[in-house]
Amino acid sequence: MASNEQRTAKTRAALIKAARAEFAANGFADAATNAIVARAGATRGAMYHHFKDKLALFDAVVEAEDARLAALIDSETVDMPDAYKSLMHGIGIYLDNATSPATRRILMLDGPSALGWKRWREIQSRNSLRTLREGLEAAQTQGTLDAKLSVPVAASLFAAALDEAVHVISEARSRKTARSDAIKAAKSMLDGMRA
Amino acid sequence: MASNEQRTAKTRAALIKAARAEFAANGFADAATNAIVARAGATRGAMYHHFKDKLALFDAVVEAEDARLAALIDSETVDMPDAYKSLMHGIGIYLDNATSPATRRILMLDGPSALGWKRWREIQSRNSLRTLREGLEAAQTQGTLDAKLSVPVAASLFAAALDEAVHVISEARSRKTARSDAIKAAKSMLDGMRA
DNA sequence: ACCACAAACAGACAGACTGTTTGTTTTATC
DNA sequence: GATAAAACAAACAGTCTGTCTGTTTGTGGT
Repeated sequence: MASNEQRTAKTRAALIKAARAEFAANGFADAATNAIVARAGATRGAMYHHFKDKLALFDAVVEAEDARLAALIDSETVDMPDAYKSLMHGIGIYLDNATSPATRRILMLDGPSALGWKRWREIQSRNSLRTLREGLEAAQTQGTLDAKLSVPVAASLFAAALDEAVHVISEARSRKTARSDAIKAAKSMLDGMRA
Repeated sequence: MASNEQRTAKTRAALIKAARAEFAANGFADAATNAIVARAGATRGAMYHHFKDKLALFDAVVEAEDARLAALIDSETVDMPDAYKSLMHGIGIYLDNATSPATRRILMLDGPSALGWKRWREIQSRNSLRTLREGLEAAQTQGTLDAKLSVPVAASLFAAALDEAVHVISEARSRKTARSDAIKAAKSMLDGMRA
């Protein structure tokens, strides 16, 4: 009936979706593979056929999650000629969309710890961090970013600050003022890197 | 022979030291309590007598580690009247002393994931993050930091950038240029927050 | 259409590890 | 010196991961 390709695609997608929910609810360490496959309507046998181990499944979830964020930022900033304005807009998009408990837990808390910083950064480099790096590169080309700065390093440091902003906003009593404070601080930091 | 107080102090210290080594080598999740007590010359019975569970032991290790860093920074910046210079000096101390694999793994990778961001931040707030916050407060009092910025928020964001710098430096091919690039970026960010 | 093969899936099993419980030794208190 | 409490030891039960064996479903050649 269904081709192998279709079966695989369907099962993998179901597993990733279910895993995302379980990892978000219980964290990587405490998410049981049994719970994941139950939610996905699959079995552990199927899961271990498609993924080397629990970590490989988590890796796929992280990749999907960060790709989602990157696509969103790309689509929102695609036709903004001014690099600096585009950056500020992208920052807002990021702060508003990474503040979900699932994204926060998976991408920012368990990601680096479970995958290791190197692998985690590799994934980010191709997705959400890429959008920021490209923005800074454009700004440097347009002459609005200090030419002496290393864009990859500056992008990493600034991205980390944004991730922290997500945490601060999420846990604040007043998200509104926290968001405003965080944007103010981020803007100052960005201004400091201007040419 | 030994008083209970002494016995407790000795056992706890041995467990924390051994746990630090195991957590650093294998990460929180993969560090076996058996390995920890073996290294400490103790038994699991003793460990579970002194600590509620593995996480409580990890909590104690994180606390000790961050307190160590904070004390170091405090001692190095205690008699610097100029807030800005003191900040820059503290940053250097931090970057040079947090770059050890053990500190990196325990404090920056597993800390937030295992303890939860809230608890992790609470510990930092009393130690390494406190030194940074106090520095920024002093700068704001001296009028060299933008009065409109929220110091707690700015300190959090900037601290996260510094932690990222530690990772970047640690994994870079050339630590020397990476350190220079990271300091340049951090300095720019700090400058952006000046009054 | 049939057959051999491989991919996808299911379930049982072994090993490891955590937290609890029960028991023993060492120190404190009266 | 007896009793209580703290410190430590070791056995035990429960859970969970990864593997192994077996079954079903699709694929390619004839």
